[in-house]
Amino acid sequence: MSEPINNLPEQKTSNFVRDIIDEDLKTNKYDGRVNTRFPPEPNGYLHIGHAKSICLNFGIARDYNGMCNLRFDDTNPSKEEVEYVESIKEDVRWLGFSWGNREYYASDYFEQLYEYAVALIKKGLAYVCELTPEQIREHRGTLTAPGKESPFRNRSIEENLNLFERMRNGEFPDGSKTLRAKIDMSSPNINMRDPIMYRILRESHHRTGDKWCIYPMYDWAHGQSDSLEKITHSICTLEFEDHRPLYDWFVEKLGIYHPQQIEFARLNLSYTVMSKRRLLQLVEDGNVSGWDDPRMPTISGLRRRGYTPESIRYFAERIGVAKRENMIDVALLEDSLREDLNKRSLRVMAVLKPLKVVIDNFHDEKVEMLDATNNPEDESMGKRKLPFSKILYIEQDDFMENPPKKFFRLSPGTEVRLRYAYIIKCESVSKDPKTGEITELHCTYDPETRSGTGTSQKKVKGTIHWVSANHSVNAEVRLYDRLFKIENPSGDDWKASINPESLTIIKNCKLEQSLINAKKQDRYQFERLGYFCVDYDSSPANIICNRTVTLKDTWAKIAKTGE
RNA sequence: UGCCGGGUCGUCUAAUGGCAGGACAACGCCCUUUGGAGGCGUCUGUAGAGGUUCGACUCCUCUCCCGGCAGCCA
Repeated sequence: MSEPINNLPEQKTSNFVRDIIDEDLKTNKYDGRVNTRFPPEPNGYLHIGHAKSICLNFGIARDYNGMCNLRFDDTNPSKEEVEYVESIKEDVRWLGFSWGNREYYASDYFEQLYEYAVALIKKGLAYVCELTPEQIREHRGTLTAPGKESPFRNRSIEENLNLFERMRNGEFPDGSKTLRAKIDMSSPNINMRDPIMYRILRESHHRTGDKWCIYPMYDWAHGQSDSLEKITHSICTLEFEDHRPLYDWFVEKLGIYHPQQIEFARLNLSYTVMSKRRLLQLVEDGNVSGWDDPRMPTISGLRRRGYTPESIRYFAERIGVAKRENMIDVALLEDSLREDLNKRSLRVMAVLKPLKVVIDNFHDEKVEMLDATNNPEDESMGKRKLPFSKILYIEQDDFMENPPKKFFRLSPGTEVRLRYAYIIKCESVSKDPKTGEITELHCTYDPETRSGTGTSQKKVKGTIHWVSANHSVNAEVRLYDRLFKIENPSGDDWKASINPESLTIIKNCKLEQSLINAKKQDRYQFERLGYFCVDYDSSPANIICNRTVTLKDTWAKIAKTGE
């Protein structure tokens, strides 16, 4: 079916939506055409849940040799902005999809929608209602009780036509009148109880400016837009299931082309929130630095964090598409990323929390250049030279004065291999006499054990990373953790479970000197630590790296269970 | 309590009347100059009760559980 994504394992992409399309193709329902659409409302940034929908819609178009339209559902000028339109286009493009010249706006159809409304009025199927919002709510009835008909329901067609035209002409104040479909106030489906088609709203629209003072509601705009674009399969999320009878009613009464609405379950990801309302609140309340904060599940946040478009597409294939409610383990997203990055990222060495090591038996001035492999998964990525000298930095975590049994790293009197270099032995520990803090380690190296020479049979359990003190560059590293402490933050106090440790900033990290030329967004694997990328805030004078995701850490597990 | 939809390993998702499979997670082992990567293995599931059938995750009936719907939001 679908093409493999880069070097990532091929996924079976069958799902119930594709089954429906297969069947429609077999019966020639749409003359063999497949035309989907991705219809975001430009009132916020796209998130990983939208990515699922984008991959579904654009993926189907690709696999069925069809088309996928990008359509902005911009029917509510009070919440929508150009900034969002631009960010949405950037995100879809970045994910690897293109919509060619099929960029549409519901607002492009305002005139046609108006004509359709007039047609419905002429058929006696829509009327101008003057009930206040409160009265409309009262007349709607409840989930268990039927509604009451509006006293304006049986106006003449002429009067409705006249009033509707005057609504458009701006003769009535905001909210004073609505155009409603005349369906059934006692329908068990509340969406069918004379739904509002137009409201009066004097608000400048990002595309139509002040041309209109009446704006169509979602239900009235969406299906007709699909119809005008000759969409075959209009794929949306489950909460619109109850709207399908209305969707069908409009196109049938209008006698226009009838696309098929299909609903699937939206993505829920553990340890985060996904609603635009809540994401907006995090941004506005300053819990994060912005929509593209690397802790946000937004596309722009994931991008800044260092995620690849391929990994997100791969993730979207792996989670599948179905109708049951779901809660995807964020570990699957992280696994999808590692799977991609492992195969293609350059390995480098970086020490986050430096501990000074002096190699006592190494020549004071000597600098030895060692061979290091750029990516053991891909020989074609070649090798680089690494400077080794008397004074090094290793990770504080890689030394323990009183190590537990399964600690394979350095401790007094034990040996460990320095990656791509020599086996060293810890001879003594220097401490600050006042604080007791370890200030430096004195070690000796075994010249017979240089990496790759095979001149020594010596084996050690552990290999640790390091950088040469005089050949390192300083950097700030930002470590990110999940934004929430609980799997499913919900309810009014959802913010109570924000993880206060979701961001840890470490200064004075030591990177190997090859990183001096790193550009923004460049991705690396810091050996043994994880995948990192250069942040937007970074500059040559002040390098800043984001930890995208850690490597799987067996030791962390052992250490944890040992506690 | 009205209408709509949904219940398959811990989490996702296949099987559409014919061997309940895969992935992630977890656990164990092997391998390893990244405690990475890789390899092998283990664990765990059809909500319940009836029925139809040679045969039911699948079809029928009833029950239970979960989600959505009462914006001039989408």
